[in-house]
Amino acid sequence: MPELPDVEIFRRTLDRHGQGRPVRRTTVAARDLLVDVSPQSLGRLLKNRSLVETRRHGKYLFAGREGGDGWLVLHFGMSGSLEMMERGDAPPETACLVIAFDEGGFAYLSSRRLGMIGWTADPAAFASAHHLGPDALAIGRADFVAALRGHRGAVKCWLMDQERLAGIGNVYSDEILFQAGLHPKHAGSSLDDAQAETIFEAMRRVLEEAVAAEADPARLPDGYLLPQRLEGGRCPRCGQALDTLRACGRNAWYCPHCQAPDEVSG
DNA sequence: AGGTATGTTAATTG
DNA sequence: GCAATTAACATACC
Repeated sequence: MPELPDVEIFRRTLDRHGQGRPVRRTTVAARDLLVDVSPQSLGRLLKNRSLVETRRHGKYLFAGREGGDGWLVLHFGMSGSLEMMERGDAPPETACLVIAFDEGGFAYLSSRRLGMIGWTADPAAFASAHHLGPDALAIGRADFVAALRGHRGAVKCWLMDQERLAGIGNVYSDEILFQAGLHPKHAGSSLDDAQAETIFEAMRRVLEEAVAAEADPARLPDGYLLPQRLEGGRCPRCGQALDTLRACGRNAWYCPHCQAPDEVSG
């Protein structure tokens, strides 16, 4: 689940329901997810402070405490999510971190526990220290096109590389390339300007529509690959059976008809 | 049992 | 130097 649209929904949820509510208790249930902070110090950093601002860079979510001098950092790995809790709710079994207000609170859930929980004084410095590229919804068209066309390898791998572009993972890179009508292994350097711009526009539209759909595949507009991205899935445009290939260590889904490899550049 | 899964990182290979 | 692959991490599901 957690690519840019999912994390953006988590951010909005926390922003809407966490404002101005002092943290009373912090419970760490998965100590191995903590990076550079102990459960005790995390509790001390948050105790009786409100989270007053949220930010997102790629797949990382930041929640800033009042005073602007410290930020909780969350990364959701493969299976993480964020869930608000009402008063009296018991935290789910997969809760790795529970932050309780006077009434209710929120929980960081993860069944596969591959994410991270941390603390930083400055989200921008954190992003730079972790070598994150520009956020996929913040990068400008010209920068995007120039960087993509300078990549000799597969477009899909470039889209997914967090050091080049932050926020896109395996699922949404497939969707973007399907919407752009380009083969996942098309070399970035063999794209012309118009093709690179098509990918940029497809990326923005897919990410914005996914956020509007609250990152719920069932609520995406018609014509999306994502709900068909499974065994037996068919192209929503031409009806042909979808195919898979391996790229950058992941399984890519695509339509062999609508995303045929460029015959000229091979 | 073994393969796969929306993630990242380090080491390795071409 | 670049790009892709592999293995590792932890867990659930088929």
